[in-house]
Amino acid sequence: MGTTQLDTVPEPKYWHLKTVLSEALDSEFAVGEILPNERELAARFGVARATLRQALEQLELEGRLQRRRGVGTTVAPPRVGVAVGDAEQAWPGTTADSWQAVDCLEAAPPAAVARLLGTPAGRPVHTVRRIRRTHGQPVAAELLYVPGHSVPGLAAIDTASGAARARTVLRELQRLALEGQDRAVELGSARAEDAKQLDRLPGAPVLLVTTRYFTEGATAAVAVATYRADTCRLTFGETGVQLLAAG
Amino acid sequence: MGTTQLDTVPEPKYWHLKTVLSEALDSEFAVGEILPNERELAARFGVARATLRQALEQLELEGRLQRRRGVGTTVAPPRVGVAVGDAEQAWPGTTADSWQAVDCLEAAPPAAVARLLGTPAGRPVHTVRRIRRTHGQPVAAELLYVPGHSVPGLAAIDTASGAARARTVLRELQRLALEGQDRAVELGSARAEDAKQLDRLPGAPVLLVTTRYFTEGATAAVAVATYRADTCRLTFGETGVQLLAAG
DNA sequence: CAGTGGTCTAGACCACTCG
DNA sequence: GAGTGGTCTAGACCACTGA
Repeated sequence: MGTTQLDTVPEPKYWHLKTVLSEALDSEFAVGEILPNERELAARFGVARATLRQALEQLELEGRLQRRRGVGTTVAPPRVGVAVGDAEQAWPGTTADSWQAVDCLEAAPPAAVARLLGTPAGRPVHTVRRIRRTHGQPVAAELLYVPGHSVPGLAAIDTASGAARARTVLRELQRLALEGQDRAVELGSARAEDAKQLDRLPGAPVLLVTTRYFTEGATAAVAVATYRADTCRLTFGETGVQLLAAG
Repeated sequence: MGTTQLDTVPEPKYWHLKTVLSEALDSEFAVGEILPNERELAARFGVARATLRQALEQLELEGRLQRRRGVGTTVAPPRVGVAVGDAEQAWPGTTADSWQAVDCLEAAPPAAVARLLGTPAGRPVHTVRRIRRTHGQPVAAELLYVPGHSVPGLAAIDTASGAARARTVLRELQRLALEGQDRAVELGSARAEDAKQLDRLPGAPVLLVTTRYFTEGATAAVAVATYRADTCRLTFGETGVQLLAAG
């Protein structure tokens, strides 16, 4: 009776380490400060470097740390709140927002996207690449898939290229009446290309936001946005989103 | 010109492994099928077990695999779409939904939650625990924090305990006029207690959904829901959510 | 009990950043 | 070139599952 479940749950070392480090971060370190390097931390705690790294990985996943090869491990600032479902339904690129069109190419979308669009697998569609920045840092990379039949007016002005062409596709989209949209959020790992744009290593954890745009009962476009999971908190909702960001 | 960037990006072994395995999963394995064990897979690919595990971890993160200690590694079914922002604004527990009240205790919320509630740090609040299941599987565990002043009528019926008390708190909440709500989604790792309820190991990646409920301009309650990131895709939006789930 | 995934070690070398 | 984090190895033992 006196013994309260002692040792029935032997806590893994890396878990305990993570707790200790987390508390140290709260009390002894300032945002942006550089931690001792991994070899020294491991020695200080009397564990192998791999074990120490397991703890650091968790803390990075939780947005507490930021690690950069060749530089070091720093204390991360609180996550940035980025509005995803802000305000009314609208086509992408409608207002002066934090997105920036990069370019536009003609390519076959992933099978999952083709399924959402209702286009045959392998059929190329307009693919607009955009990047989103807040406070100068890149937070998201997006691929917007637009089947040719959604923007019939585009054929005549097909000559533009790069960012100009991307903006043209966005402008053509806005001629359509948007009847609704849909979102899904899931965990993923960054493709090599997205990772580069987001200044992360391939495989870094990301939040995938899939948005469907509806017109006349059909899916006119699908966007897949890749948000840095370590630095972002996605905010939804109509009221006072900015309050949560202060957390 | 003939050489197309050969070896300028030496791909890590685990990354290549992940690709190979991913393609094998698509073509050679059925959902639920058990893969060869880690030691054999590592030998088959000629890598150390740790390297093989790094690839498996990524695939699990992406929801492609499911690993269970003492059992084996199985091919995961596609992620389940779970509605988070469904339909109109409503208090939790209003309709017959997929949530199940577990119990209710009086405890001091985490500092971040106290900040959102506007209550002094350390002040205990009603804390309702709920669990959400779909297809029999637990997908989320939630803690709903309700300050005493949000449910003044509760004092008189303070005698109930456990699930009954939880339901009482939910019922009292519904007497208030809900003026709005707010959501944020971010990546986290499962606390030990949540992990147990979700049938995962501590530290497993989860999607944290923070919801604020507003009445009369103030925050009447805050919910923090912990969704299994490996098995769940969170869906938002007003129309045809179920179509995305078919993806 | 045998077999699985989970944890941990003590090394080694590589890729990157920056002075 | 020195120092950092990233990758990789070849072992060992532990915790858990199920027959």
